[in-house]
Amino acid sequence: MATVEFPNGEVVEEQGVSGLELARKQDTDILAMQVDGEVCDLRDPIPATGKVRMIGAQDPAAVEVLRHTAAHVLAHAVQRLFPDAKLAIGPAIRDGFYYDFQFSEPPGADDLPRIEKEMEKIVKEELPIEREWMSKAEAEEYLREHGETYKQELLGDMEGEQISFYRQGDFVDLCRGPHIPSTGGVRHFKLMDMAGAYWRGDAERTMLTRIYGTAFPTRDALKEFVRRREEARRRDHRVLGPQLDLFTINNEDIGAGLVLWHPKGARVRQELEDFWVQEHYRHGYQLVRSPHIGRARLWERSGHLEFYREGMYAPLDVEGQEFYLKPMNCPFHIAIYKARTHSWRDMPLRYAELGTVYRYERGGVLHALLRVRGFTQDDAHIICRPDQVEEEIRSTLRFALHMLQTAGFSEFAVYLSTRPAKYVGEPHQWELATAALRRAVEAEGMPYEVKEGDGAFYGPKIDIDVEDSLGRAWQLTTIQFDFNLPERFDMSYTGEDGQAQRPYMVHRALYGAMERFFGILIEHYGGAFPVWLAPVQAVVLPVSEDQIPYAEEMVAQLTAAGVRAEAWGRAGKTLRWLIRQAQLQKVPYMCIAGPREAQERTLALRLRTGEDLGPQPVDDIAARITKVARTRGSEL
RNA sequence: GCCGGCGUAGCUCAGCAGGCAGAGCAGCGGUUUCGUAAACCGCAGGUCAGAGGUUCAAUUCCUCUCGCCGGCUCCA
Repeated sequence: MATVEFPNGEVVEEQGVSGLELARKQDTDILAMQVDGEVCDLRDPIPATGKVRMIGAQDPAAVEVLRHTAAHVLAHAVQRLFPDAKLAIGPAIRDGFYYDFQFSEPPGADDLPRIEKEMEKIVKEELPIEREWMSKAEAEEYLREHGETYKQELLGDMEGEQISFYRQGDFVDLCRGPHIPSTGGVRHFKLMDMAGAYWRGDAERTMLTRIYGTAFPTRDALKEFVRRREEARRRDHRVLGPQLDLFTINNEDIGAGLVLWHPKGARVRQELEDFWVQEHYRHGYQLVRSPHIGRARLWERSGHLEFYREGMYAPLDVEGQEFYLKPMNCPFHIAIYKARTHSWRDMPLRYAELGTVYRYERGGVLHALLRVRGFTQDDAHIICRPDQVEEEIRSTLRFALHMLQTAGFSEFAVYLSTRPAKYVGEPHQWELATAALRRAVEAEGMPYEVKEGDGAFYGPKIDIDVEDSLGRAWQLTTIQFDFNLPERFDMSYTGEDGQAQRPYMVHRALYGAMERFFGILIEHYGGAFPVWLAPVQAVVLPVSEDQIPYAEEMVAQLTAAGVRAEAWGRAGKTLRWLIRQAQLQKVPYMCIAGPREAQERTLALRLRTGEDLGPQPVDDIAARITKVARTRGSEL
């Protein structure tokens, strides 16, 4: 007898009967079951022995099965409406599911509601979903008859003789399962988008039409999902950027993927960069600067023209010589290194630069600030002796966390990427370097994950992802070994023994790219920057026109104390209006100047949280703001 | 680059089976002098992304270009 556990905690001993029959005796919504850890159909029989766990709608394991079934319902609906649509694949994904189709005439986005309606019908029909087995030959025959060329290709890659199909009504799909027992279980779903996707992700192959949707076990979960999407939309840096007058990017005259930083955005960036510069000096870095273009021979020597050409812009002709816009800063930093000889005593050298680079990105991949063509890397190259590299990596990891934490992130994921199939350098070098990276991460006590074969061709690397306030992960920090450039540029230093030695080189970027980091910060904070980054820290709002001179006087005092303050008084604008504007601009401090305050030489302090702290002397307000800014805290 | 969608005033969006281009907010002028998220009245604001085509007539239909969005691919 197998032990069967129900979601409500009840445990029974059963065998032979199907899970579905057992589930029907219970009131709860049971969608699937887990037999000895493996999720399977409720229609399967309960085995003679083992542990069975009934999966209720509330169970996280149910969601994936449910969404997979939702994908089938989608495909079913599409085949009813577009009989010639060919099926490709339709899996559950993180936020929902999709199904790829090939249409002879692709539907438009207006067709989504139609498809959704048809799906609702299929759900109402409560069609039983049943598994069928065919031999490989039968399956081949069946798919050929139905013109399912993509499924045929999938079948060709399958092992085993018995092939699993699922049937719901007149719809049959090659599928590994598992599924919920009836289409009636897919109650709370929503189609979201339609997009192109290559068959098997290969740009050389057919472009299919992908329909995205999501499904949840409960109405509330679906509502919560929609709410989160709306929240993400509200925080979207593409919306907040223009609203808060931070930047613009959609300017046809300037060009795609090129960012204009408006005064307020530039102010945020300047604060970030000032902090960055200060911390780099404090951590033993030397700042350098390098030009935006370099001669072709530089990029030939570095290997960029060989390995990175498709990411570079066409050369410029300068007096008959070819120059290239820089896609990376490294060759210049190496040139600085090579401008003189170095002793083993000089090491390590840490050259840092906020270096602006230009990379050709295909039009379709550009994405506001997150993916641009011209951007500033917070770049640095550490050149050191082999015996120093582990400590350098350790201190870089600590430094990275310090920089990310100060910017407001607290959740991190660390990844160690090892040697890829295509690589330069010697395998034993790779092993030494990878081991050094591993020891460094472990010595810092950071949990990490290994990504086998995910390193750059020139060396292994460590990446750090942060999680933002909406739970999304962003890769920011990267620390990369480079076996390639020291060789190519014949970098050396004189060792203790008087012999020329090859230094180790590590590239690292902490924030990644300032543009991208800024975009992430805007979304992380929903535009409400902490005080040290806020482009305007305080506004003084006169209750009526009479207090405008007083407001201006107070702003002068705040400014003198080092606060970024503005007086917003204007004829005809009420306090309510001014406060609304300040709230919309997410200004952290609003200082109200009315007749009472002018009389008492105070300002009534309101925080952007809505909290009213009442009248206070301007010196106290200035002290409060400068203190919060200095400590770079998140409080107000 | 590829598939699909989109581009109307500074912003958000109406309009268009082809017939003089509209609203709200912002701006400007005036009235109001106001106490914690939108006072009132008026004025101005447009090569309907750009170029070409079809038509008596194009913002509307067609083609191309540019830009944006959702994906695929790649990555910071």
